[in-house]
Amino acid sequence: MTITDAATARPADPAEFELPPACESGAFDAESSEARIVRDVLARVGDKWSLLVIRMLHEHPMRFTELQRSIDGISHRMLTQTLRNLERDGLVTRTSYPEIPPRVEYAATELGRSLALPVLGLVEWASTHHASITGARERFDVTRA
Amino acid sequence: MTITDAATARPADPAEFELPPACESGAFDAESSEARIVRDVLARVGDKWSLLVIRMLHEHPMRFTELQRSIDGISHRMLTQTLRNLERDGLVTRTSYPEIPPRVEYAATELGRSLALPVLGLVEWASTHHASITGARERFDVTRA
DNA sequence: CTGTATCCTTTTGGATACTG
DNA sequence: CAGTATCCAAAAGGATACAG
Repeated sequence: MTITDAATARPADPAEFELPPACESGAFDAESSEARIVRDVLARVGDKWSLLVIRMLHEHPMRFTELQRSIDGISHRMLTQTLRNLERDGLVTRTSYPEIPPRVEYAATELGRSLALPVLGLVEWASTHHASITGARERFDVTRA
Repeated sequence: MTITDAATARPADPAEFELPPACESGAFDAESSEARIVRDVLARVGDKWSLLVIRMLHEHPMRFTELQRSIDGISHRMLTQTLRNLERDGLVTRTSYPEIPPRVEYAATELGRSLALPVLGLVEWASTHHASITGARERFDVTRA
């Protein structure tokens, strides 16, 4: 993804991706724009934290600190940023109750919940095949010294 | 992922992840190690090119240059590196025919093909909902100036 | 509690030259 | 053709201080 520091550099140009400069001798637009779509979505879902947040919010709405506690290694800054991106993409909602101290609830949207489905498929694949991958890695690494 | 430059820094320590320093007051091992597994697999599949390579090889085996031509923006270096990582994880095989000039064929393994399934689910989700995301982004951005 | 801003390190990845 | 190595720019992300 572009969007260097979405939480920080707010007034910058949003929604800006690396459109390949319409290179001539390559694949066609149909294919390459579909590739962009896939990369685009995968970039959102594939970054370090988005999936884990989506997954937590798929169960029930949660507030900021609750999420931070339940996600283990996530930093304050990255949680904010991840939530902002997910909100921007219409995958979660943010509801702020003007109390004191402030309370903010995050929840998955319909879109976010629909994303959770294929994502959970991937999660299941990961659990099922993780050992195979680890094994393959070890074998690969020893044969290379 | 760790593995700074897998194609380059070969003799370094492989298979090394950021094990959280067994922090006391947080989630339990069961949860946090499962989270690592998910992040781990997602890191492989979620980087800039792996998925696209997996997807191409899911259709039929291909050789290096063929892949490079069909993937559009990928650089020589990143294709090598991505293939090396996928090979290491047991997701693709590399078969080199000692001809001159050399010919190398890459193919998805059984494991790689099984990964393609949930991945294609995600790809389908991406195609279906990409417009929603784009729309949400635009709405979000205009309400922020 | 929630969020923003700053600083700084690590990682990612492109360009490019060179090898068998 | 396939692969490796070097160099360098950009991006990701953690720590931390601070504000409402």
